[in-house]
Order: sequence, then C-alpha cells, then structure tokens
Amino acid sequence: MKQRDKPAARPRRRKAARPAELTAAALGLFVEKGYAATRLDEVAARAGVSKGTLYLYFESKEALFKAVIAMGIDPVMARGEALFEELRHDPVALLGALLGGWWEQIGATELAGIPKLMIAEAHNFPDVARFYHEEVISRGRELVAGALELGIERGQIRPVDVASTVQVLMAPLLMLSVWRTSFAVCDVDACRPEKYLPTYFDLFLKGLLVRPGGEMRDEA
Amino acid sequence: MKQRDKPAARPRRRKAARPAELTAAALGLFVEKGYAATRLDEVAARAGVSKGTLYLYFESKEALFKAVIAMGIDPVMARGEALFEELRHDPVALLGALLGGWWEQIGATELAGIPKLMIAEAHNFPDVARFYHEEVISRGRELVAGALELGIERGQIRPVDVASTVQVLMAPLLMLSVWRTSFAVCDVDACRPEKYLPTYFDLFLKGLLVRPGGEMRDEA
DNA sequence: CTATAATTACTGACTGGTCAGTAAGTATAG
DNA sequence: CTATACTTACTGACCAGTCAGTAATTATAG
Repeated sequence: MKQRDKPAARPRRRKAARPAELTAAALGLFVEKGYAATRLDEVAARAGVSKGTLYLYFESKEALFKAVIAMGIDPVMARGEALFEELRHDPVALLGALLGGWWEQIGATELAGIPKLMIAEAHNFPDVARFYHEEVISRGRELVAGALELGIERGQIRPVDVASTVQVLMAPLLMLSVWRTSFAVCDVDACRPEKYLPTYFDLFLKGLLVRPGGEMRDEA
Repeated sequence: MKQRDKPAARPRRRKAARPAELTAAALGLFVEKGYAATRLDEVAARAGVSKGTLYLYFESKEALFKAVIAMGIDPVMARGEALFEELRHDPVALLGALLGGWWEQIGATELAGIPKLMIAEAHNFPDVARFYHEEVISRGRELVAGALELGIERGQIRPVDVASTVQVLMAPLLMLSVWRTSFAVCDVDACRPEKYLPTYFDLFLKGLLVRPGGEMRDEA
C-alpha cells in the first residue's frame, strides 16, 4: 500500500470511495472499542489514510459517528417494505421472511454492529438516538406489526398484543447480533446462528408447552 | 491501633460505606455514558467525595470497573440456586420463577445496567468478560437449562434443543433491561415491563400459531 | 476534664501523557 | 502553473493518577 519512493504511476486518489471506506473502518472500531475509546488515528490507519484526510471528509468525530449510523439505514428499509407487499398474501411466511431477512441483511453482516453501537451511545447522542428510533426502529416495528395483524385477521396467528409481541419477537435477533459483537470471543458456542435461528423460529411459532391452553403456572 | 467499638455519632467519615457508594455511582455513570467517557471526577462527585478519595479505595479506574461488575454477582446466583431446589418438582413453575426472578432481582433494579456495561466493554476488558461469562452467564444458563431438561423429562415441555433454547429464552429479558438503560428516553412505550413480560411468557410457552404442528411455512 | 500528640479520612492543585482538531507542506494530475 | 488529494507536524484541552496538606477524630499525659 505504501510506495512513496517508487515513481510508479499509482492512482492513490480516491475521493469518491473515501467516505464509505472511512465509515466502514469507523464502524468496526466503534463497535469493538466504543466511540470514546476509538482514536481517529486508528480509524484513518484502518482505512489506509492519515488522520488529516479524515478531516477532509468529516468535520468532526461526532459527524463521523452520525455518518456511520446513517450509512446502514436506507438499504434495509427499502427491502423490508418490498417484502411486505410481495408476501402480504401469506402473513406467516411474511413474518418469517421479515425476521429471516433482517438476520441475513443486518444480523449476519457488518451492519450488525450498528444496533450495539446505537444502544451503547444513545445516551451520549440523544439526537442521533431519536433519529435512529424514528427512521429504523419504529419503521421496522411497523412492518412486523403489520405482518402480525394480517395473520391475526386471517386466523393464522393467535390474537396477541401486537405492540409488545413485536418487541419480544425482535429481541432474540437483536440480542444475537449484539452478542456476536461482544462476547463472541469467550462464548463461541452461543454464536451459532445455524443452531440458534431454527430454535428461535420453532419456539415462537409453536411455544414450549406440550399442551398449551392454560396459564403459565397451570402444571401440576 | 483499632478501636472501632464505639459507634460515632456523626457519620461524616464513612470508611465502611464508601466502596459501595463509589461503585454505585460508577455503575450509574458507566452505564449512562460508557466507561471511557466517564470522568473519575464525576464518579467522585456523585458519591459526594473528591477524586483523591476514590483512589484511597480503588487503585485505578480499571479496578473500579472490576469492582462494579463484581458487586452484582453473588446475591443473584445464590437466589437462583435456592429457587432451583425449591421448585424442581414443578419444572414449568421453576422456569417461570427463574426468569421472573431474574427480572425482579436484576432486570428491574439498578443492576440491570451491568449486562449492558459488560456487553459494551467485553472487548476492552477480555479478562473481566471471561470472568463474567464463567461466573454469571454460564451458571445462569445452567439453571434455566436444568429447568428445561426436567420439564422435557416429565413430558411437560416439548423436546427442544436445550442449549439454544436457553439463549433464545433469555434474550428478551436481557434485551428489555438493556433497552431500558439506553433508548428509554425516546422510546417510553417499549419499556413497559407490565405489558412486555406477560406477552413474553405467553408467547414462548404457547407460541404464535393457532394450530402448531407443521413447519414454519405450513400455512396456505 | 483539659491539652496536645497521633492517626485517620479526605481534599484539590498539579503533572505528564493522550488525542481531537489544525495548518503548513508535498506530490500528482491536467 | 494551479487545483486537488493527501501527509506531517504541531497545539491545546483534557483527564487519570499523585501527593502535600487539612480537618476531624481518637489516644494519652498531666
């Protein structure tokens, strides 16, 4: 990467690609070490530039943080809304596709760090938290809630309290993605999506009890 | 040298109580702002002392962090293990008591911040993360796994993959406690345990589907 | 019951290293 | 030559950790 002495023609100027390279590097470090503990020198080094360059594209560390959060939003929502229209005729499949799609598009990718980062920094960046809540969390919940409501209407899904069910449903997915970016090192077993995800779908669709029907403490 | 029998009338000097006051103050600030962004001056101020005093009780910021994590461990585990023996005759009730008890003893208290803190800092303090994983996470999982296995043996619980089921089961509780310490400000609705918890128990015991039995996509 | 010496609990100004942000300089392209 | 993309070297604020000093309490001697 470093060829300063050689007079070889080398197009090292990448104005168009830099912002994405820098936000990607920053996301990785913010998620690993936290915002405050991340040095801008490190971010720049990981993106293959010097710190000064970073300031050509972002006017402050906080602006970089905001760009990191913003970068993982649009692709996701568009996909979710498309899925909704495509599968509204089959609410249970739609629910599975929304949740499974969330995992494939976010949970399993680099973007999985964004929820953890946002959770950790919500208190330090209340305006970003509000933005993220409105643009991502609320919109995502609406999609899942829509699927549940369709399923209830058609008698395929039990009549549950939709708002709280959406949150309970999303929690295991969020938790898995958060877990993989934190305890992964000392908890390898727990980060096996191929085991966790089938259990997750099976569990919330069919429940734990052999003969459901009564209340929680209805067993002898 | 030591003459402490006489109870001093004026507790302006509080040697015995200081460590707990300091770790409590530190927990609050670490959870709110993150470890790196928390100033020891602030911690001291919140505990009503000066920074110098803090160093009389903890030899470094890192030592304070470790003390904060350690302070929320013992009371919890003892209670869980007692519950296990007390209710092993009724596995479903035991499961509910373990999960509900976790919420009452941790999720609903100040200690709820510890999981968030540990998740955020696991990468910066790998040794603390390993300790926490062994002493808290693994032991907690064993309790819940034990309840599941008892229930399966007695035919009250479907034969599920126990290891991954434990993780899926714990996720919504963990997520709720994490959420309350981060997005609480801009997401008041979501932090209503009195709505969330019944939904949670109902969902995982009985499932979503009206007529469970087939695979996830068995609906028309 | 004093007077005073010794000890304990705590304070806050200070230091040295760290890091966000800046500005002057270099290399390359057209 | 001029503009652009980038680097290097610097600055000043900030903060973990220190330490000389203070105030409150206790011990001891007269």
